Amino acid sequence: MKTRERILQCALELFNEHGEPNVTTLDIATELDISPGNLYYHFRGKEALLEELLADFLDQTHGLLHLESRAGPLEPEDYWLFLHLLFESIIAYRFLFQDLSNLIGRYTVIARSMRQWVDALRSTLKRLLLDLHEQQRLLCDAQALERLLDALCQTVLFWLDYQRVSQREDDEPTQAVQQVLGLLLPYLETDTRHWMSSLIQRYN
Amino acid sequence: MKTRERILQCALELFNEHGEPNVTTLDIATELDISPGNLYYHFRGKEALLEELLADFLDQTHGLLHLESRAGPLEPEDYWLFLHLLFESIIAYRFLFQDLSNLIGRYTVIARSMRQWVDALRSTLKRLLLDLHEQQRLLCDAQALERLLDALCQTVLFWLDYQRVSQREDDEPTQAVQQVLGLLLPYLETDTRHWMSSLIQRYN
DNA sequence: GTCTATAAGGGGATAGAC
DNA sequence: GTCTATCCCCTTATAGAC
Repeated sequence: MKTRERILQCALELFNEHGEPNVTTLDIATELDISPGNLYYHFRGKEALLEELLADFLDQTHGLLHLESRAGPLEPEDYWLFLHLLFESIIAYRFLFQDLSNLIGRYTVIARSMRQWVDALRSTLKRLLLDLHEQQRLLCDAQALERLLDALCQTVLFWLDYQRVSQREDDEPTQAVQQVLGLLLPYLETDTRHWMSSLIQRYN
Repeated sequence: MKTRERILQCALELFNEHGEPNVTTLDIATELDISPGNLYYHFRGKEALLEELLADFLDQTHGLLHLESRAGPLEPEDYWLFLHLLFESIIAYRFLFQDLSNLIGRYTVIARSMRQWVDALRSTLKRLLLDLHEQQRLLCDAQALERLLDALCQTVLFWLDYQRVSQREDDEPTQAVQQVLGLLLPYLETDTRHWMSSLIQRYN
């Protein structure tokens, strides 16, 4: 593998494991057995490295957060798939979420991108909820829907952090998906609820 | 006011505003118009400062998270008060939550204390939910209760972060309390639900 | 492309005078 | 109690040889 690629992959691993603020360019170079100078030959600095990793993440999730191109609303089973893929990407780039406030405070580029990403996430989730609502599968008023939407967004963004603090860290998206779908449960119409409930069980 | 107290208060303000990792001991000294040496006369270092602020926070919330001494379960209106007081403390020491993963990674003392705090929070919330359940006011099975409990904990811990990322920062606990109570809503028995619903409305 | 060496700056922390 | 001066270490980043 090319050095440039190795640097990116190693940086991602170290960032995810120790948190971006706790990983220096020297750490990355040492881990790869290359010189710090070499690292700076391939990337202008830590921020450039960060931006490229961020771009990869945005790329990887772009399809998921721009479903409008698709024809028609999702089928129930697709909700599980959607969340599973989403959390797979989040877990793969979890350093972005672990120190989100910090990153946003220190790098304006990241702040802009991540805020846009959160907006897109919120829009997409809202669209999915509205679809369910129109199909009479989700039963609630507009206000409850907004609150539910915030609860979903919050769980998507911070579930990993919560698991970490609770010392229940997990590299699999299963629990996260179950938690998000669980938030939907009490608002679902009876048949859909039973269906969703057994779906959640199935992945235990 | 004594210098020692001024340092603590100033540190708290700066940590809350900029995040602990972005505030140096020199920043604090400069803001107070004292020398860095003076600061180190009063506190052994940044970590000692941090620990004292943490101790203050634990103190301030200790009563809330150890309700078992109280006689009997809470009345519905007390749930609002409980959450209001809790979020007031969290907002006052929000730097602890804003960079929680980071702080936990860098300071083992903080990690231990905050994990204990989260455990106490979870226990207390669980106790409150079980009380409601026994009173037939909360209708759900054990599994749903656990998921609800996690949703509550997560919201308590990360609502401020979520608001920050969404650029809807707020120094008042109102929205946070409404969001947490909103999570309860769909599981409540009809009368309690209406009561709680109007309670949420009232504080808009 | 890769290395060694090193500059430049920041942050934590201490010594010693007042 | 408070100040000035200073040290040390870590991190980022660059220069120049190979």
